[in-house]
Amino acid sequence: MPKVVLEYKEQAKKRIMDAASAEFAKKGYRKTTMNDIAKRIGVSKGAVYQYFENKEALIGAVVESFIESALGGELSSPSDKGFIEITEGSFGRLLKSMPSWFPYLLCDFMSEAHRDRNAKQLMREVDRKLVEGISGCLEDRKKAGEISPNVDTVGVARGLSALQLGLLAFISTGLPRSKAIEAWTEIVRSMASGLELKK
Amino acid sequence: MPKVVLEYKEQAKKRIMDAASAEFAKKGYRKTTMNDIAKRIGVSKGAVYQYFENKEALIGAVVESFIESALGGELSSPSDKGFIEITEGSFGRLLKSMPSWFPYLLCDFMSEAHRDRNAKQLMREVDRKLVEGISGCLEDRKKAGEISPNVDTVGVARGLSALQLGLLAFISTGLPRSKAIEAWTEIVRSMASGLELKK
Amino acid sequence: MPKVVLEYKEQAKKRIMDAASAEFAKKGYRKTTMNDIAKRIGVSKGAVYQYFENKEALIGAVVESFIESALGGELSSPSDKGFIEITEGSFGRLLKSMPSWFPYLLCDFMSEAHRDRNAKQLMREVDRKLVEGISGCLEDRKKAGEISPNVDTVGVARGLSALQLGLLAFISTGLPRSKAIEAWTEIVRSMASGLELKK
Amino acid sequence: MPKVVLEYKEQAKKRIMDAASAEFAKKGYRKTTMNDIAKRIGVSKGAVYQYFENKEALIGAVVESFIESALGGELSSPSDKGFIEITEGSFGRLLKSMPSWFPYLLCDFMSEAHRDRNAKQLMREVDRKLVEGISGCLEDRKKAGEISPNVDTVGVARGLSALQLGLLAFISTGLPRSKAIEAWTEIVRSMASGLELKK
DNA sequence: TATGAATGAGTGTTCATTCAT
DNA sequence: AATGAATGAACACTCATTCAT
Repeated sequence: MPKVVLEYKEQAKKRIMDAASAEFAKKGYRKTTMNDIAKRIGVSKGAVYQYFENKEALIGAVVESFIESALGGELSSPSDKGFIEITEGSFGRLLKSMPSWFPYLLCDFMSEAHRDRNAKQLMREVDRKLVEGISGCLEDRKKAGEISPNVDTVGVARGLSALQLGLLAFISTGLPRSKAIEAWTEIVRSMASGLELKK
Repeated sequence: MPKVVLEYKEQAKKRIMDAASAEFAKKGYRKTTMNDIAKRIGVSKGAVYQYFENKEALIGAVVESFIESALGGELSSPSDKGFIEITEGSFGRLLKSMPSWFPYLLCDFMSEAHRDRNAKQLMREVDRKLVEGISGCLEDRKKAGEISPNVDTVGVARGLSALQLGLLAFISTGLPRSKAIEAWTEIVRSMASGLELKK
Repeated sequence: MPKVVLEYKEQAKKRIMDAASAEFAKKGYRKTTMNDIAKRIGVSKGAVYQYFENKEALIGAVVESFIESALGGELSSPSDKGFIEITEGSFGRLLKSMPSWFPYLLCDFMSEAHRDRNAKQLMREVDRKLVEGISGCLEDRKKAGEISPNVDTVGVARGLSALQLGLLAFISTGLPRSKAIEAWTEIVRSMASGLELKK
Repeated sequence: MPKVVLEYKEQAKKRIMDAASAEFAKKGYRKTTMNDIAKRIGVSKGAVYQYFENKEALIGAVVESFIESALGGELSSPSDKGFIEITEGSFGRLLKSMPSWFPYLLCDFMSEAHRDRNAKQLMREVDRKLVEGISGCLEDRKKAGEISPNVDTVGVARGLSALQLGLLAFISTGLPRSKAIEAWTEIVRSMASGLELKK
């Protein structure tokens, strides 16, 4: 297939995914019809089906693309900064960079995905990437002598991922973002200072 | 209304909720019909509607009841033990005491509940109870001089709740329970020992 | 279930089948919607689905009922009359007793039924009944010494069934009924007189 | 238009019809898409539409071509043989020469064609040709003094055509070919010997 | 001629909910 | 209280056909 056509197809997919995101954000996954999505970009239902097998494939693509660009971001990038500098502000920035509807969509997706092989696969992939990125970052701190060699960086990394996810879920059920950020900050600070236990 | 009738009503509700749990566990919320639930206890659809306004109220009741009995449990009870003793094993025991389908159901509920006042209310309530219980527990530790007075126990409590929730979500998308427990352990240990930062 | 309810259900099924027959006759199977059928008797689509699993089950029931009452008829009944008396007029009477749209519906059904187990089963059952009835009748003629003992009555019976079916098919594609009757008459007469071969 | 182009068109049509036959055989008419057919010969849907007005025209052409080559065959050819020699083996040979999916396709076509002028026309044409061929053949027998002058050869011819069609229909709903051949044989033998009625 | 992206009408089916009995 | 027949809105998905290139 000529390159120009491939590019066209990619653009078409993107346009559809953008429209889908907007509609999902407005009405939620379940109440959004394929027709809604098509109409938003002024095409017919059939056109959407040329690019996405079905509705579930569409939400999958949307979620995947956002996860890649958003969740992966900051914590996974190598850096010279210390643990607390890296983690403390990152969740707040994550929330800023993330569309407000994303946590909602994530819930929808996970609910839809329960018994779907591909969707589980995607979530496993997400887990893998996040854990890999974050633990890599922590390993760097370890090498820098900043973190004890005994720390299981994979466990910590997965814990931080889960914490982010859990806070996103609470936000989507109404927890103010500020409180979520407080919780995140408190956990990472506690981790850094060991809850300041009296010895 | 005489007390005996009230008790009958409560029992009837419980029977329905048990049936609903079982069916939700088997097929998920969306694919479970009200008829499935009614048939499981040998009554008619109409009978179910005598006790629950609608299907969403039913999943709400089921979720609420499980959250009360399960999530609230251990971390909220007053105890003389130290932070690490209290927290370390609690998530593992939570997983054991929780039916394996609960995380799935929670996803379904949260997805369904996005834009539902009552459901959000329920989740806020859950948040409140968990945070209250856990932070109360932490405050006790603070009073016992085990935790620094500077620690924001509410923030930590909410963080731990969110961490549990996030790990449950990962489990429901395929993360082995053992890995989730590892992550939990690593986080609470890190909090206790402050990641052993070199000073 | 009480008898009265069973009777009600039977009546409901019959009403639906009658409506379906009428709509199928008017527009053909494919172009008739379940809604058309429901509206004809002033009920909702859903009501129809209470009595018939799906559209195909509905045409199956209609076809079966007509085959039982129509095709089975005359040739299968024991009689004292001779071969030619029995057969000659029977096809004409069959055509008279059969709604004019039946051959059309039969085509629709057979087309729909190609790869459907139940439908094939039904057609096999029809074949069995017709062949049994007609050959039984021929066996009586044999016993009466009217037909040679060498004749394979089952083969003849199946041939006559197939001939009826084939003529019905021709009629449904426009062959005048009179010509179909002529063909039938000519075949059975020829069979009776052995085409009057010169010896 | 130069002759060579005409030939090209004919060849293209044939290639498409072959592809269509194969796909119809595999999935039936209704479930075969124009795309399936186009892809099978590596062209686009649009190309198919250059040669056939629409899908129905395509099945029409396929059916017509098969009927011409298959059904018409043997019984229509002049021959010196006697009635029984001509007819007895002909159905068996017809079955052998005919692809096993043809009866299915015929059902599909007739169902599709109910209310279609052109299709009915085609079936009338088929009827005409068959009857003409077979009755011509019988007339030859008559002239040879082998068949009584009283026999209505047109009626007999149409009966034999219908018998073939009916047996094909039974075969397509599961009747073993051997039983169909038995029935055919028994009918033509009975016609030849007049069922050996006692006088 | 050929392509294949786009169209959009068309429909079987499901199921939460209601309500007469 | 219980029944279960009836409702009817809701929707994903298909595919024959067209037409700009």
